[in-house]
Amino acid sequence: MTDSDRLRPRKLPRQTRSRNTVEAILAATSRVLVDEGYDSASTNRIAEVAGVSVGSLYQYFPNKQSLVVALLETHHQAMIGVLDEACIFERKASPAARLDVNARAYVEAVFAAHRVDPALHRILASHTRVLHDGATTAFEQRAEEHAFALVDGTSSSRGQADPRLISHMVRMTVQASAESSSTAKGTPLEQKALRNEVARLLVRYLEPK
Amino acid sequence: MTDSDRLRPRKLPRQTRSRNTVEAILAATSRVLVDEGYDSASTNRIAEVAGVSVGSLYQYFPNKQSLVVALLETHHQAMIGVLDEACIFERKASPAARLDVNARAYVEAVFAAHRVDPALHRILASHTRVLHDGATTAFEQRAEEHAFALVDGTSSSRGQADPRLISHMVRMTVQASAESSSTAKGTPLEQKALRNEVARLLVRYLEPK
Amino acid sequence: MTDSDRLRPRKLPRQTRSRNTVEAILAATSRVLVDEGYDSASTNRIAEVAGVSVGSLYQYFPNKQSLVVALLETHHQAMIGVLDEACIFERKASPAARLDVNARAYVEAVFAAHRVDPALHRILASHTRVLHDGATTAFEQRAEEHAFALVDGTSSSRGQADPRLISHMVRMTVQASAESSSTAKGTPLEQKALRNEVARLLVRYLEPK
Amino acid sequence: MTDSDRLRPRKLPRQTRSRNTVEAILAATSRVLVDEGYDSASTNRIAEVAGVSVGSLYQYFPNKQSLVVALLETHHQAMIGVLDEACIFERKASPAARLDVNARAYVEAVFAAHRVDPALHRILASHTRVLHDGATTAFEQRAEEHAFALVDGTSSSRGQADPRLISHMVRMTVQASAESSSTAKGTPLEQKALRNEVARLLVRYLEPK
DNA sequence: GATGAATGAGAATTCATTCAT
DNA sequence: AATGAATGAATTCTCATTCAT
Repeated sequence: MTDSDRLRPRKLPRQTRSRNTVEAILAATSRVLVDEGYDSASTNRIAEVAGVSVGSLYQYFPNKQSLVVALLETHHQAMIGVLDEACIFERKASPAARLDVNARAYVEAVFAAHRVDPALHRILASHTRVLHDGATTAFEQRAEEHAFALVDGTSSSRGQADPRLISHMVRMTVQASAESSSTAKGTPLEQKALRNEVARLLVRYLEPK
Repeated sequence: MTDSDRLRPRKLPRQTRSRNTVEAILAATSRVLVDEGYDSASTNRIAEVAGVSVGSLYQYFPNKQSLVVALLETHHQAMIGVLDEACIFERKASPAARLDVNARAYVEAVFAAHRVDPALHRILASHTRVLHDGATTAFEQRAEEHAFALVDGTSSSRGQADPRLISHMVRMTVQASAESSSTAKGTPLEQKALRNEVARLLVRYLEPK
Repeated sequence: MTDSDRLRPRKLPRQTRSRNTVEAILAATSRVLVDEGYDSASTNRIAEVAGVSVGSLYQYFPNKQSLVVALLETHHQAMIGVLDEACIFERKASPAARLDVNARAYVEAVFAAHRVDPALHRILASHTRVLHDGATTAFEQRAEEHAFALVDGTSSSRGQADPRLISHMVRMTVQASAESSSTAKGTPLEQKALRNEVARLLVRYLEPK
Repeated sequence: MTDSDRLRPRKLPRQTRSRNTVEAILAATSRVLVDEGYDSASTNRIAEVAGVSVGSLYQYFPNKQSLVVALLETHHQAMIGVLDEACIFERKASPAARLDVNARAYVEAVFAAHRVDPALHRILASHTRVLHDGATTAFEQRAEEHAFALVDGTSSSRGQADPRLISHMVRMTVQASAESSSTAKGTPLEQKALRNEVARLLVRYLEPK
């Protein structure tokens, strides 16, 4: 048994019945995590909320962490789905117009992705740092690829700085705003203003002098 | 007893001896948190490392959380100290030159502040989100004030956008980079390049068109 | 249902298929017991190793103990088989020569019997004490009968002590050596020397003065 | 922390109160082991019988095994005490007379040692095999030293066989009888007859031809 | 004030056994 | 007959907190 098996689901559910069980368990994990907090989220409580016995939970997940990891992957996939869908860049217009519309699209896409279960996101995010020891998440990688596409379609990248570094800056900046925005309780208007400002920052940062 | 008393130290240490005790306890908390992880940090273990009895620990701190909160405040004060010291802005040079040197100073100041016990910072940061529910920390408030000073000394702020919003953007962007930088294991050269790029971003964002 | 039904197999396998199943289960029990230890030997694990479902296991064995008991009987029968085969006593030679060769044969037979799956034997032996509460096992009874035959063909038994008691002594002594020998990691030479010495002890004990 | 710390008591009780606690825990362990069997001996049950909380139990013993190990050591020390006291060999009489009386003394000593809490002994013995993987126990080592002294004071040892091997045979033989005797429910008379016979075996084995 | 022994609720996890399919 | 999903009581062990000395 390899080391990483400690975090992987134990066995795949074959019958319909067990597929339902696994889904119920993950849904319950999410609910309990959000409603009662990470520390109160005991496996017994999760099983109870899921309406199954603890034993069933442990049939499919070897330990508590593996539950969180499974949820994390699901959640990141969902976020990536939203991101990919929204992140379609204009390639035809004039460079300046292109940057404008694409920066805006990127910002909206990242913010939209952060609207996927933000309460769960917050909890997972803080514990991901602990588990992954600060490594880049799947979502972050994807977001950085889109940022690269955005930067790549921009003349500014020529002769200035490493486009990888620039994409990194772009991703981090937008993500930081999106994260703070999904936490804070600003009015819709303020949220809109924030997104506008982030887009403006990107344009200023990326446009040629 | 008000609700917030739950997180405050129980009584202030008046004599030298007890001041030492409290300091030893906080130092031990930090060590244990960093060396053994948040979950292994039990009050008994902290007392042991501090060289005092659990009983004594509970003389000064009503519960475990209050320990973390106290440490958090100490840590943030230390970070603020470094920040304040380093964040001295040029006010005389020409606007363009000013922006250049001040943006650079701000970036260096925030990164310097993040070099105060980064290991502890990382642990506290992830658990602060949980405890404070995403509220702005003392350090963030201070960093945002300095950002405001930076922005305020810039003509770009006129007629463009809410300077509060701009300061917010500035603070978040620089903080996000500093946080990722203190986690990642880049070479000194890469770290330097990152700080340069952050400064460049600020200049592009803030300079008048 | 009588009390002892709790330890008997549930039903006899009539068809070939189910006979195979039962054998697979017993073989798996042995393997798991030896390879993973008594405490790790769960019925689920045994079924898995046997390549059948837990449900099938419980078709033939009412509970976990009955598995061990069945294995015990099989194992003892195997040991008895080896013992009986090897324990053929000379009846014609002179009394002294007879004792010599027969004592030797007895020792070799008991040791040979203990070479039948010694790893399994060790595990079963320690748990038999617990289960049977120290009662004599089938193998021990048989070994004692052979010992009686050995003693009976010896003049020493006349007028000295209860031949039953003497057989008991003989059996225990040889068994103790055989058990320690199958546990210990002596070289083949040392093992040989041990068997020689046990035979010598028997001769000295049983020969007429 | 070394590997063997897993089996050692956690900390020594300093105050009288805690010394009592530790003693109560060990006494309760013994009682529960004997009265309810190894598998029913849960740490919660032991704590309950000891009249302390589980927490207290775990202050002094890191896990269940360490309890058994501590008990084992205590028990073996007690047996060794009885053995040493009773095993005083005659050194003056004629060789033949000496052997007679000393063999008898050795047998009585080993049997006496096995009368120290035989019920506990039985349980510990079967689980010692599992834990120690068949290694020689402290008591067995001591008994073998006494056997060596017995053998050493006997001319038979000269020119015959390795005295170490002979002592080993002696120890095993007597121990096997003592163990079976403390298990079986023979009448006092039968027990006496058994001890006589064991002594006779030793004499025949060890006396010069 | 300090000590450290004691507490016990509660957490994670296992495993013999059952039963619907 | 066979399957394997589901059960849940029971077990080991932890740790924040209290309180007698």
